[in-house]
Amino acid sequence: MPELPEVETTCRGIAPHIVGRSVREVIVREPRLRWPVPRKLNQLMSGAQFLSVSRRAKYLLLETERGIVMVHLGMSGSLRIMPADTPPLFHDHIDVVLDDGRCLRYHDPRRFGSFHWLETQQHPLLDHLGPEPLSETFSGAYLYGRSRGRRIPLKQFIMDGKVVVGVGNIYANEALFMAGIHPARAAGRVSEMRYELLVTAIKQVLGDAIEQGGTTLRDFVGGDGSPGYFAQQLRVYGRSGQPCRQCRTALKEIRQGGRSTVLCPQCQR
DNA sequence: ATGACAACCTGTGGGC
DNA sequence: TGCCCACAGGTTGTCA
Repeated sequence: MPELPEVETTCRGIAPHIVGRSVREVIVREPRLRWPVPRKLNQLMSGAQFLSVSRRAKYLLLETERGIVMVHLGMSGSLRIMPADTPPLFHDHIDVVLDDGRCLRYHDPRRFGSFHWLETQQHPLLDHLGPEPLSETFSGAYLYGRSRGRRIPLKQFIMDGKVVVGVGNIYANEALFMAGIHPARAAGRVSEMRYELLVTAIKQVLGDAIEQGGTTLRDFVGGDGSPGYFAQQLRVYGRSGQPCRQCRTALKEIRQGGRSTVLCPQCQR
C-alpha cells in the first residue's frame, strides 16, 4: 500500500490527533511483524505524552517524552485514528489507546511492517539511508556522482534506499516516464543532464502525490479516513498495454528485480 | 563493493 | 463454481 506520499499523508493525518495526547495503554494482538514487536511496549509507553510526529524515509517517528515509536507500514500496513471501543477487524494488530477515548490502530494483513521502540533518534535501520527525495541535497549532481561505475538498471538504482529514500515502484515508473529515460539503462551510463531531468521528475511526482493525499490502490485511506486521489493521474503504472498518453504507443511491461516496470518504448530511451 | 535473488506473509484476480 | 498460480505499494539478508 504505502509509498512515501502515502506515509507522508498518514503522518499529516494522525499528527493532529496524537500530539499532546497521552498513552493510556498499548494492546498488541499480534507481535509477529517484520520484526517482533517489543513485548514491553505497553509498559514503556503507558502514561507517556506524544510530543511530535515526523517521517524519515518510509518510517514514521512518533516521539514521546520517554522515547520514539518507529513505525513502518511495509506493503499493506495502515494507521488509523478511531474510537478505542471500535471492535477490531482481522489483522488489526496493534492499538495505541489514547487518553481521549480514541486509539491509533495498526492494520497490516501481510505483516511486512514493523514497530520499534527507540531510546534515542538513533537506530541501525536509519543509519545508512540516502537523502530525502524532496530535500536540497537530492540533486542531479548527487545522483550522477553516486551512479558512476554502476551497472545496475536505472530503475533499481533509484529504488535503492542507500541512494535515495522513498522512491517506490509506482513513482519510480512514473518518474522515469516523465524524464523520458528507459528504466533498464545502466545507471552509470546516464548523463548528468538526464539525471537533472530525473530528479526534477521525482520531486514533482512525489510532491503532486502528497498534495493529492497519496495514491489510492485497493483500500488506502489517510489517517483521517479520506482516500487519496492520485491514482487517476498515473501515467504508466498499471497501464500496461494501454496507449501512452503522449504518443499513443502501447505501453510495455517488463520485470526488473522481481518488480513490474511499465514504460513507453517510444518515449523512453 | 556490487548485483542477483530469496525470504518474510496474506489476499486477490486471472486462467483453466 | 472451484482450484492453482502469479503477483501485489517494501526491505533485509545472503551469496557469488
